[in-house]
Amino acid sequence: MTREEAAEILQRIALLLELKGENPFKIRAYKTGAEVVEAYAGDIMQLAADNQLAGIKGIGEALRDKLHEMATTGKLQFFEKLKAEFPDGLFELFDIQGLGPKKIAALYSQLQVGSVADLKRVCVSGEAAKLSGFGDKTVVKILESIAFRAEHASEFRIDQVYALALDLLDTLRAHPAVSRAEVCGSFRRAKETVHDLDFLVSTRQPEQVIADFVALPQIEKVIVQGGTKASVYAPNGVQCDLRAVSSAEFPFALNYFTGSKEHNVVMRQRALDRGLSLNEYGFTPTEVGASLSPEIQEIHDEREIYRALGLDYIEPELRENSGEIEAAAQGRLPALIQLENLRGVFHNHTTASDGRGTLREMAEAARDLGLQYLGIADHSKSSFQANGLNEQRLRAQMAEIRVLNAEFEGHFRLFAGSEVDILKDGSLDFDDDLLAELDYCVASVHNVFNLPEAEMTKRIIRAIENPHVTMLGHVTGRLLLQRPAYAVNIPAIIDAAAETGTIIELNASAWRLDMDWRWWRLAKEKGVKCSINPDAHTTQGLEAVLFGVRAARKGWLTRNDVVNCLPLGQIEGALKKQRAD
DNA sequence: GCCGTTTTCGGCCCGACTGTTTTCAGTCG
Repeated sequence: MTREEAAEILQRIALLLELKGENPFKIRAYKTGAEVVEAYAGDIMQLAADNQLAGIKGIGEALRDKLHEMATTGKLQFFEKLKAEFPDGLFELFDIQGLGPKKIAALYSQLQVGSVADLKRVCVSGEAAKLSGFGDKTVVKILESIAFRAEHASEFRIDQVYALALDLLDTLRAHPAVSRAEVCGSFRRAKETVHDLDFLVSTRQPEQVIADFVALPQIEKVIVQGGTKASVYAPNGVQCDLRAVSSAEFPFALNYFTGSKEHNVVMRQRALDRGLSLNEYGFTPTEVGASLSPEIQEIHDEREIYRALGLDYIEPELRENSGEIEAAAQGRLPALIQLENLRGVFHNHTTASDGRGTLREMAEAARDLGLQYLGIADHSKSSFQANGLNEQRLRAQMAEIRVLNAEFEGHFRLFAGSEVDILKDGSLDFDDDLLAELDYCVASVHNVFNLPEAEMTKRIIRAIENPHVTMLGHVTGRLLLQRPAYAVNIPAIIDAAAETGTIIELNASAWRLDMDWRWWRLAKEKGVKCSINPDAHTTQGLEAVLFGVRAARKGWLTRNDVVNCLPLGQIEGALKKQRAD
């Protein structure tokens, strides 16, 4: 059993115990245990199998035994018994906004609701509204949440498919009969969520490649399998399509299946204007008897397709028909930022608040990634749920950071910051004197999400106008596929940030990717700088910058637009200048 | 269920908001 599976079981136990109304602290102990298992630096499952778990904080005697059982038998009797008391579908009810353990338990015990489908039924029939603690508004909220969920059914966040995509791609590339392989579709275009994964290979033996693909251990179920195409499900429900084409067709198929549809339409029109018809197999002349120019006959990669149409190469991320074709025709496409351009990252948490790495561990992980600096920004005191720091603890952390920086002797630098809560009225959780002592400060909204748009906008702008606020955190508070953005006027926020020189964060967590890529071109035009922030709560969490860079590229950003591309020697001055302006 | 200890039991993260209530329970962050 993998650590992820073990952690998931502990999480599920916590949910089931909540349903049973168990002691909340016992429940928390299971949740903590799950988090520890997930984040532990070391082979925790091997340690569990060897009975070597003693001394790990958060794992006591009971969890030690349970982990041992899971590691050695691949099962947990305690969980199996507990699970048997409830229908499987109950778990999905926890995803519905406004439903917690108490309401779910009431729905189950009184109306036998055991799935989202049941839930919808009793909401529509009026039975749910009659339950004690429920009312019309509750039901409306539940139905809205069910609708939101249905709207995004079979969509996946990028972190849910990333490893799978690379794994299958590597496998395909390693196949002896495959000469080229790519992931196309929205994955290649770096959309914030994807519906499925589209793989494309070039080969002379399509049937063999497809037969080998559907037989891979990663594949759960074959949906369709033909001579040049197969559709399958991977274990987590991700649909994967594979298409096999010839080497000559490959660039055209790659272009076609990368999309977007809108981009393809304009490309085909542009081809027609040049007397060519473009499809996923190649160019064909539109006039009978006409022949293809030698240049077009020798197309080996996507770049040459664009060249043939009088265009600079358009990176996949930009292919949304939002001005990229015009820019490519005029030679004014931006040189998009690359992961290697990042020199440091801001907005990261440690064990001081709700993170799981210590200052030192986070710093070491950042150095291992080749970064020159790491900005710490633990939660502020109002975020109780996240163990936010009060003034005293924040000052203690600043002192600790100074000590570590002395130790690094200039080879690496920690920046002392805070993710300070923007309170309901737009004031901040710390006073200006304390904020002035910090190297930088991220201001974020963490509560009261339901303000009217004008009020929320005013609230955030007030925070932006505080000269101590270096950057604005996750602008809309959205959680992809789970919680929509709160109402806020983003152009007004961008204007305010431009006015005050406040940086806007591109929160790189796969759950957020906030501010959305669709707004960055506007921000850039207005002169607003971006900071790609992993919002890491663990050492591995730093790697989310990868998703952030994808989103930044999709937002047309270059290294010059992103402050954390500045090397250590320059970032400090930039932060100071930002705060002085 | 975990932790720490004044060592075997008491404390464990708090507050705002919502919608249901008619004084508060449940959810969320």
